[in-house]
Amino acid sequence: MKALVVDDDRVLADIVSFTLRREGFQVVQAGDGEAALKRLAEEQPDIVILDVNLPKAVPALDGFTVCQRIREKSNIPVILLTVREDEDDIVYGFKVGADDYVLKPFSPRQLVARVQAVLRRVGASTEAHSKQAGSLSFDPDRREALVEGREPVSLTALESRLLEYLMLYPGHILTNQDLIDHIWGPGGGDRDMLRQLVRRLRMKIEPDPAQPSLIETVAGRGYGLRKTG
Amino acid sequence: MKALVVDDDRVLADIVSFTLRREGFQVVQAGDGEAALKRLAEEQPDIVILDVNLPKAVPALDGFTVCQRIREKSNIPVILLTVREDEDDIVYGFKVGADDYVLKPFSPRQLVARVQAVLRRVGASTEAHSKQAGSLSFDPDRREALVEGREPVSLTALESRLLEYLMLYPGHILTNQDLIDHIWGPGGGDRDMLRQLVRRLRMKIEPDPAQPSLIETVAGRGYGLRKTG
DNA sequence: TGAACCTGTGATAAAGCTGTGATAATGAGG
DNA sequence: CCTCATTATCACAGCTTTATCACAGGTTCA
Repeated sequence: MKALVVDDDRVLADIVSFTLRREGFQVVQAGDGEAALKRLAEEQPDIVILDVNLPKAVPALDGFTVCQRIREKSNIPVILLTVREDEDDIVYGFKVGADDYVLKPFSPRQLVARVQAVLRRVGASTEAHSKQAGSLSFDPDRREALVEGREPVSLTALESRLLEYLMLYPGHILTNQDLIDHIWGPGGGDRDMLRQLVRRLRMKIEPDPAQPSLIETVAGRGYGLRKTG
Repeated sequence: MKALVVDDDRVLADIVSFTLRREGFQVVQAGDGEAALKRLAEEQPDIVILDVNLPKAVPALDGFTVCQRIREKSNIPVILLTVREDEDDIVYGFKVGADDYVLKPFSPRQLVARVQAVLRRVGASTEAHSKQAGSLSFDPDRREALVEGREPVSLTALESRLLEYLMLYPGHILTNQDLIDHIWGPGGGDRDMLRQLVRRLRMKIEPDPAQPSLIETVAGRGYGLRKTG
């Protein structure tokens, strides 16, 4: 299991690295955004721990931007480190695709817990996708959905999150609120947005969007993926 | 078996939810205390997993207070999640009526063990979603009722609550007031509404709605599910 | 017998939910 | 700067769900 630690603060980076190594991780470091992207390509880590507060030496490459770049080209989970307790930061972090955040100061134990939690979650989700719900499969790297016997369709970030989450529980109905919370984060979405998102996803993956066969609706409750796709 | 997970940390809530779902639970989430109380009334879960460290957005509604409110109005078991190892917290947790606590960080296995221990202690059977009574079965996920030898019928939210409650005590008569309180909450329904609801449910599930064989009426008292369906 | 009460039934109106289309805001890339 | 893709917001039709009113038939009991 390989981790990439991105932080300009050498001391903090060393603490994080030490903590992770003790847990059996192989660790690579980077001191700024540019180096991070370079080592990301070279090392292919399994997870990135990223300080949002990077030096301004390289303009326009703060933590959020780096996170965004990472997410554009891969699906490697990212955990953000932030001193600010400003909720905007966290929301923005999720917006650029972060998987979790840890507020500084943090205890080593806390960090390890988050890292393992995220890895477990990602592991779970890829497992689900490999299981292939019915005639559906999804490639999170390319963000492409594949319906049996048709061309692959590329999905947007939100569509991917929705599909991925639905595929975690094929045959089960997920509550509207549950989906909203998971896709947009707490307090970040409403039912209207969810409806539109489901609609767009259906347009892309349903053979006949007018009569959905993959994503089923339970009025007043939520949506789910049909098992007999 | 339905669980309510209350946590403002989306990631943690998702982990807990995933873990429980994998064990066959139906899971609902809430992001703060207010939502928790609302969904508690709506969803009637069998157990609550509650993070004591809730956001201060709603003042005076931290985890302990929420726990207290829950215990005031119902007997649903509550498990507290706490980061603090402070023994006072635990003591205080028990004081407001918690049934057990789990210290963060925890492993999924650990959580499941606690949940099942508490449920066993309370005397609930940890059975799968679909409930059965005689020739009747009900899928709360889809809100579909299945009468032996016929097509599944989809029920509305209220109809589901009624049927679910009746199925909890097959062969017993439940008081009108009891049913009303349980379905609409205290002070929320009247006998007329109940009559209509029973009527609509009968229309859907009774082979011959004019001569009910499943739901029996005891004049002046209430309704019940016949055991010899 | 007749009043009070209860139940089943029907009809109707208000409220809510979903799918749909159109349109603005937002952000990325040339 | 402009253009395109993505996302958010608004409005609306059709349907379902729910609450409310009205009424007939049955039972109980004084």
